[in-house]
Amino acid sequence: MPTRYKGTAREIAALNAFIKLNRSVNALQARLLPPLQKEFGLTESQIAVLEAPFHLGPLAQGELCRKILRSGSNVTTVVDNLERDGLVRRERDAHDRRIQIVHLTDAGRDLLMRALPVHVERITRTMSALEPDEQRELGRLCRKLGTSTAV
Amino acid sequence: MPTRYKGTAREIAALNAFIKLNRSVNALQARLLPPLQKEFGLTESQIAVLEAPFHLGPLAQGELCRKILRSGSNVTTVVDNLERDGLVRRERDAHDRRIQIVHLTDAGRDLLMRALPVHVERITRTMSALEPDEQRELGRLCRKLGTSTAV
DNA sequence: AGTATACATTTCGACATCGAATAATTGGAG
DNA sequence: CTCCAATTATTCGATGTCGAAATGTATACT
Repeated sequence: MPTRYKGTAREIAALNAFIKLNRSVNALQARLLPPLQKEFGLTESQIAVLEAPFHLGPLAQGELCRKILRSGSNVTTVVDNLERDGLVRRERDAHDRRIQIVHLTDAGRDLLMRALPVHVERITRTMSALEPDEQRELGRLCRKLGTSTAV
Repeated sequence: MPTRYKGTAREIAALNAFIKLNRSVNALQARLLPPLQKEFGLTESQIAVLEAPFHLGPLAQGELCRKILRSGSNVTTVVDNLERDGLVRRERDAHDRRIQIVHLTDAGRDLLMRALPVHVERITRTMSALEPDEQRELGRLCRKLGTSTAV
């Protein structure tokens, strides 16, 4: 005897958009992440962590947290794995020894320079299911939704 | 000496929309999941797994996989945890003993009936950062993006 | 100087997630 | 009827993710 949750029209409209939003992100990840893993052995988090020092130069782990919007403990784990694989290197800040500065190694830079264009190209191709103006509109709506501090 | 990856205008536009899309989903989850965990002890996956037999009645694990778009091994894990907590119950199909049918227990149904309205209300409030027509447009764009089989 | 407070990171335990390998069961081909 | 191929679920090992507690370091106050 399945019971159905009765929502108001307003709730149904919101849920509808919400579900489609989540599904679309799932679908994008399902298309983009397996090839990234297969071809370069990189996860989404790893490429995010590599990109930060690639674009910005050596970086404290705390800054890294804020850039990629993950918890401190998570960044520790991901950096551990990347360090083990020789793609980044940690160095204590000379002036504040609490801080770990994350440096890209040569191997890390090389790998990223091979992986990034392929990855970006795949994102571009996937996103091109939308027209340029649709991409802009999607971006605008997502931004409005994400930055709203509405209770 | 930070090296910057030079993208074409088309790539930059695609990445822009892509990043905003991902960020918005992150932001929504950051707002919705901690309260769900604190108030009801439920994760996103758990509520998804509970909802399926709630709406559809007892359900084979394989069907459940397809409903919530997760791997088989993942569904096994989440159902394990829910079963341990007494929220669902597994029963072997009488005619095909490979199949595990997932039933909601009374405790599971009770919990879901308390949690779901609160959760849906919070989703609705969060999504109301967008006007109704914006929600529709967001849904349309996400759907178009997610279902495109474009290479 | 000594202590208390604040801050950066790590550790720990729990859950989610995947793919590959395995086990159990079914159904069909011969 | 027997055996093989397909199907369903589980196990295993790896990664990511969080929050809470612990650790180490810096700084401010007395």
